[in-house]
Amino acid sequence: MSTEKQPAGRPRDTEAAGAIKAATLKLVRERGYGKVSIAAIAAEANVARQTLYNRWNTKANLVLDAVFEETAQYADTPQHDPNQSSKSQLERFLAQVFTHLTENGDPIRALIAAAQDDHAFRQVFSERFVKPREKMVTDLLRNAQNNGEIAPTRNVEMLSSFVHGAFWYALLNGDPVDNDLARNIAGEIFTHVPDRSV
Amino acid sequence: MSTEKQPAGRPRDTEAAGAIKAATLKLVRERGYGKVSIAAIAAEANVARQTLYNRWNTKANLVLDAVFEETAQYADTPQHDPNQSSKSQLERFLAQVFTHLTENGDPIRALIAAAQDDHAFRQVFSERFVKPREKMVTDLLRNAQNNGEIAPTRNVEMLSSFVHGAFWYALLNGDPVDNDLARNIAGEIFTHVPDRSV
DNA sequence: GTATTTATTAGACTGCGGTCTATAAAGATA
DNA sequence: TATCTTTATAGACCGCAGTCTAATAAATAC
Repeated sequence: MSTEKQPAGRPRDTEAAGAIKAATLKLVRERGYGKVSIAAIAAEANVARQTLYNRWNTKANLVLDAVFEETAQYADTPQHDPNQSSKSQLERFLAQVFTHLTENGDPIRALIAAAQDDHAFRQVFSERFVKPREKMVTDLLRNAQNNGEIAPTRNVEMLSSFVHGAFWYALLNGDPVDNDLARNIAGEIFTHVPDRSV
Repeated sequence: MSTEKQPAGRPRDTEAAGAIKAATLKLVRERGYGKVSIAAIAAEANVARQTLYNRWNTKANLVLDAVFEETAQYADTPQHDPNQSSKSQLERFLAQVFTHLTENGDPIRALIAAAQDDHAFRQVFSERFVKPREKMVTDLLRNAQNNGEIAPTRNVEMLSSFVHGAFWYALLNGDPVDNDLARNIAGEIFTHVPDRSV
């Protein structure tokens, strides 16, 4: 039991936040980010608009919470498995990320868009979405470089940028972000120049 | 003299379009896409809002025209120069694109954002901005592959995707899109695995 | 000349995200 | 019990993109 001393004043409705997030997720998946109004979300959650704004200050922040609360930790750094090539580890990791990305493609694209004219949101989005994924790939690639699966001359940060860039580019241009893309990216990152001496 | 037969009805004000585009460019560069209203642009151009909407149906389309009219052809495919390595050609080309991208970073990011919830605009933007640049890079890389500067096993379309993705990623995440990035991208695309047989 | 057609203008209007205010409700404190 | 503090609610309000209407202006067709 959490016997926190209750502060003065009317306590927050403990169910409101959950109801709002659920309503958000439902409506955004049904209609898409752009066609869902804050008023519609509040109505669906049986709550006044101001109650929603007491908890989230923008639509983007609300949707970010709604879409990512269960997936924050789901994309864990894959532990390095010495029985598996880094290439197939990267491919599997990307395939997993792309699944979530495709299921939530519309809101994620909308959030990237929202981040473009809202500096504060861009920070939040970067911390919660961009940087964690970037780090996982960079770690994996660095590991591969230490194992000799990537030539020591290569620039791992740039390669990581290639990986992320490739799927952002596909995502934002409406191209499919699927297993094929995962295979192609991993294949190209781990391509070796054929050994000319043989 | 173009003695086109004039159609019936009051002719369009021949100066309006230019004045609107000029006003758009001026205000967007001064204040940024998000802080310029259509009303402000119309006022700056001394024109009614409807006159503007007679020519462009959305803010995004207007800004696209204003920002890119002089640059549509400026980014020409660099002719293959046998005296220059493809690597340095790519670097020079990217540096040139990045210059324009940095000068107009705010509106371009805003246009990418606008494309995310406006399918029609995404098409237009893709035709006028995305695909031409993609083709130039793909052509350059294919040429390099034919010259033996890129191993024949490599997937040129994927490499092109890496190039574009890398700078979209940087652009949309607020990282600098500059000569350093151009050099790093070109360097990494044309990296050769050290020849182990020597 | 008159009729017709199209463009320009000013301004009303809608729906949106987001802010603000006034009132009522729910709890702690005294 | 009365007081204080915070939340919930309904609704007014703002600025914006985009649509629509009515009046007027500038051209052609007759």
